[in-house]
Amino acid sequence: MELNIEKMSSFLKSHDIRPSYQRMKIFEYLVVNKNHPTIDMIYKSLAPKIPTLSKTTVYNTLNLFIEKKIAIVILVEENETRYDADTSIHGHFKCEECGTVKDLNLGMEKIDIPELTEFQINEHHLYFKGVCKECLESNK
Amino acid sequence: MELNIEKMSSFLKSHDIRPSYQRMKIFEYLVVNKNHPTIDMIYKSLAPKIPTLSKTTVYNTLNLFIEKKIAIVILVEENETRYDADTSIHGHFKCEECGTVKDLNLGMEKIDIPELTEFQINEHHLYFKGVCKECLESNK
DNA sequence: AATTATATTTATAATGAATACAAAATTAAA
DNA sequence: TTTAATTTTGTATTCATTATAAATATAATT
Repeated sequence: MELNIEKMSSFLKSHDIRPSYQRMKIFEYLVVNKNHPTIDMIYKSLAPKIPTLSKTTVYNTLNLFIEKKIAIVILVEENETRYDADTSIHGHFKCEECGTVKDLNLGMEKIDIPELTEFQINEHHLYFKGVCKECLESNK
Repeated sequence: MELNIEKMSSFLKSHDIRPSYQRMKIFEYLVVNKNHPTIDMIYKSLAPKIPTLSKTTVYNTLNLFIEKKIAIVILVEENETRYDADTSIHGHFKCEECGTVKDLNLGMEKIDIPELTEFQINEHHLYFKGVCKECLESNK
């Protein structure tokens, strides 16, 4: 599955990002897979199709996406930085058995924290770790 | 301020941790400061008082505390692992200006996520990033 | 108490993720 | 076409963390 090139290109442009081939492919990877990948996962997946691809480019591109606010960083594990092109406020669940990171559609807006009144909140992060239903069942 | 040595010692013992001098001092640091420190912050603070202290010991000790469940890992920043001796379910706020990490006493139990029914949840993490009240005011 | 075994600490080396840097390649502007 | 600016790439560097093994300290045994 691939995304409409025209739409993706103008989306990047509208966020002040020049749509190079590498940037398009990396953004497409995020949107199509929705798997909260690490740099390495992206690199390993794209390198066969883009033989000249450098891991530095993947780092540079993701840092650019973060800066331009079309992607966010997800931390669910030490020494494991993941990325998500879904910039809406949502949570995550990481299964400690299969390693999958699942999205949670929760209204974090509902959570009001009295201690934070008069604080400026720039980022919301909520995640859980445990064992997913599928892994629990296959363990029986 | 120091903690009661006897109490701390028996607390560690009750969690299957032999109370060596280094472990006592590191645990005391966490409980007294409640500042969600990095390994480096702990090391820099204790090294003058314990001249032979090695950074490896700080790593080893924190990993032991995590394993024995008397401390938890807090992630609020890439490449910055922090630790907390408060193992209760609570959240954090990191101020991007002064760097302080503040505790949030919120009832994360209240948050029910339909998507997670039948999942086994082992860890709850909630944090926000932004600018704290004090920094906002001093910016005026 | 002396000896032996076990646990802990320490220093050094190794690993690996992320960044810095500069050359090469690509794209845009003149 | 020539020049300027941007992007990509490869290599080197940095730095947090872990691995390893020797040294030290603590506990157990005779």
